[in-house]
Amino acid sequence: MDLHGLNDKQQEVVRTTEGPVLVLAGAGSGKTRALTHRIAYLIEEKGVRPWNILAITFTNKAAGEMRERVIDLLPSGGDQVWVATFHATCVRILRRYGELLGYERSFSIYDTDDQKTLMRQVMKTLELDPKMYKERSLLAAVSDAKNRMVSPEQMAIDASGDYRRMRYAEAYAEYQVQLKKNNAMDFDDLLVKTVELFQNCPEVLAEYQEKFRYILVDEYQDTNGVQFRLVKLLSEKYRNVCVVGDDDQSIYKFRGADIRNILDFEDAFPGATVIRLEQNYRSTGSILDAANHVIANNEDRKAKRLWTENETGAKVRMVSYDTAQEEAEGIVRMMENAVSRGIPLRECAVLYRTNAQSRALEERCVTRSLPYRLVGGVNFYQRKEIKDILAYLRTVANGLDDISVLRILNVPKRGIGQTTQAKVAEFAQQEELSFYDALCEAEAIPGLGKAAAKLDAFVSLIERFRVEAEEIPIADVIDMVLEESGYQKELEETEDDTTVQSRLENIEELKSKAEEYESEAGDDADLAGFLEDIALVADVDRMDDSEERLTLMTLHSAKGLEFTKVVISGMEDGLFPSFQSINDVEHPEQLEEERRLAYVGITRAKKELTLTMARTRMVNGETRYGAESRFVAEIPENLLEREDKSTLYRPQRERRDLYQTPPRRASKWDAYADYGKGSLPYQGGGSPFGKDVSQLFELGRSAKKAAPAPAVIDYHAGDRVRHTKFGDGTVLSMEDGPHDTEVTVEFDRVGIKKMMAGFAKLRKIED
DNA sequence: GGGCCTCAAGTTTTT
DNA sequence: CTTGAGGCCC
Repeated sequence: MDLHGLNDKQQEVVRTTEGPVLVLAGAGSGKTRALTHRIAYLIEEKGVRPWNILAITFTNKAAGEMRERVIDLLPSGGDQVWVATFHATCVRILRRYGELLGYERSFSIYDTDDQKTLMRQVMKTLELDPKMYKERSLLAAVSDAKNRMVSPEQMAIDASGDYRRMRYAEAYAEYQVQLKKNNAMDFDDLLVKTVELFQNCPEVLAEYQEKFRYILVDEYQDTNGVQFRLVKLLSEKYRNVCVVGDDDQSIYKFRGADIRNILDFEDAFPGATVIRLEQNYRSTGSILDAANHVIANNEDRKAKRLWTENETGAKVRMVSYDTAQEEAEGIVRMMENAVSRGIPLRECAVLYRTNAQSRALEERCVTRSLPYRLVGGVNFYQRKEIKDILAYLRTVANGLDDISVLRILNVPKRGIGQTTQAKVAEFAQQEELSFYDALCEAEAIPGLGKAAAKLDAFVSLIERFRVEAEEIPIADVIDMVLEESGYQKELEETEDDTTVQSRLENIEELKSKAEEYESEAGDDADLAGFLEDIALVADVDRMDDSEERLTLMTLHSAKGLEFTKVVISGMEDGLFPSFQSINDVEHPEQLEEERRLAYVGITRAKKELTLTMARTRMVNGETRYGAESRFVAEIPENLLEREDKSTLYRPQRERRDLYQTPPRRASKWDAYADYGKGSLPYQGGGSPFGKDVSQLFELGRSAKKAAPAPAVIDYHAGDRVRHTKFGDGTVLSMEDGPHDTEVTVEFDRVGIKKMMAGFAKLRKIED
């Protein structure tokens, strides 16, 4: 096997096939290359049979790519390697052996929305006051417990009499009971139940231990407690486990990822070989330098020194704008410019901290007709019509899935309202039936009256779908649902034309996904498999990167990807790093995670990196003000090329008093009002965000009044004025706003600009 | 049982 | 600003 394309360390990764191996792979160090060669090497040089290898990746996309590359490296057999995510791996195992845990083969996988619905039910049963207990935090506690493999019983014991914690434990217990009743698992369960399966059924564990003689885990820094258990259990017999990760790129703590898995690997797997991949092949010297400087501010990390032989390249650009709209506009122009310089658009990406930021960018792309692809965001599968159709399919596939049955029972309207539902639910509980089974016995339910016939009709509808679903393609089942349930008819009657059209288009899209699935899965294709595919496949996984489009996505989604040109937008304190991470003094490690996220973002760039910020930004209908992200200050100035395209007032240290005046009205942001006064390292520009900008303008004005030379608006439409940055121009119009006058000026050099008179520092000039 | 209206909350990140 | 949930009235 030809390993000449690999450096010494990479070759070591390939050749150290036996025993536990920890590969500390820095960003862009060619770890995928090393891993794929390792797999090929095992098969070709060591005679390992492909099906004895398990490779776990973080996303399905990564899995697909890895499989492709292994196939390319080998004359044959590459497709026999088991490459999948943890979740997909577990589902495959549970579909096969889940019955040993009392689940039916066709169990449903509940997504976040389903979890919420279920938890709301739990809260009702337990009479938990929604004011006191938020389903969000209950679910977070449940997930956290599962990640640590803590059972409801254990949680109750740990609560040691603390009333609130006891209630949490009860909710957890009831939640599990209901999941089970629905023959459903949430994402965490997929992992937890697999571990349970292995613990309860040693013969099953033995089978998989025997099967998976060589195990590889990518992105190991983002594994959680359960995933660690899984790896540990599976590798116990042959101990050939190779994990690859970078503690500096651990960005999923909020999801339960435990960085200690990588930091303590050598303790968990004694005798492990540790290999460091520190040569970066991806980025220019400047970009890598910037990344190294930022991440160096983290305390809790394995020291490493990433280096490169690549050219130094251009400096990192930092551009500031007034508003998110202007920022978006500027970014889109930058991308157009990049294309004109010969960089393919598919090699360009805009990364941001929150999905909400994508909107302004999208709008700009549309108006300037720049093709783009949005990764993530409002998920396709979360759309109402898609969820409705999927609920039908899930009901067909899994009759115990009450959440789905309840969703569609009266969609479209069948005259089955709350009262009827309540009666059925009561009956179901008495008779210990699932909701659907109770529906089947409608005649036996007391006090239903005419509703019983309606329930009957619903049941026979579903039963008909069930019979057909065995025979016809899934896309046809969807058509059947649309027509025979009356769903489409109601949709057309109640919604306006444009929404009907877009909803039907979405459903068409779902149908083509079904067809895609069926052609890929071949004979194994069934409804449960399709639904599972949908549940486990993330948005990035579907990203088609062959098209010439600009990619828009969150920093999280960008993990593992690379682009020639990267723009990270929204570099504002309070946005990135997020408020939560700045303010949570109890958990300083949160800020370190944000910094790792910045590191991940920076290291995605191959040739060009630009950071942008907007001084004001609309969030939840409020305009908020932001200071430059502290992460920018962590990049040495000599690596930066700054450009300020903003006109707004910039806060200075001596003006901090402006921000400490109590807000005019109570708002949820009050909690942040004290920010900046504390002992945090950041003491600069005053409160980032957190205030209504109009208030800021007002404060600014009152400050000006006190100042020796207050700004006087002595110009009118038609006058010539001078701006400190934009030069001379003609006032086009002036409009009084609630707090200030908005002036529109056509500048000779930079064109038309709108600005607030109070801050624009315009001076009337005679010409 | 259904439809309309008002009000509140929300978003940090995702398999 | 949006969306979802709950309340009220028909």
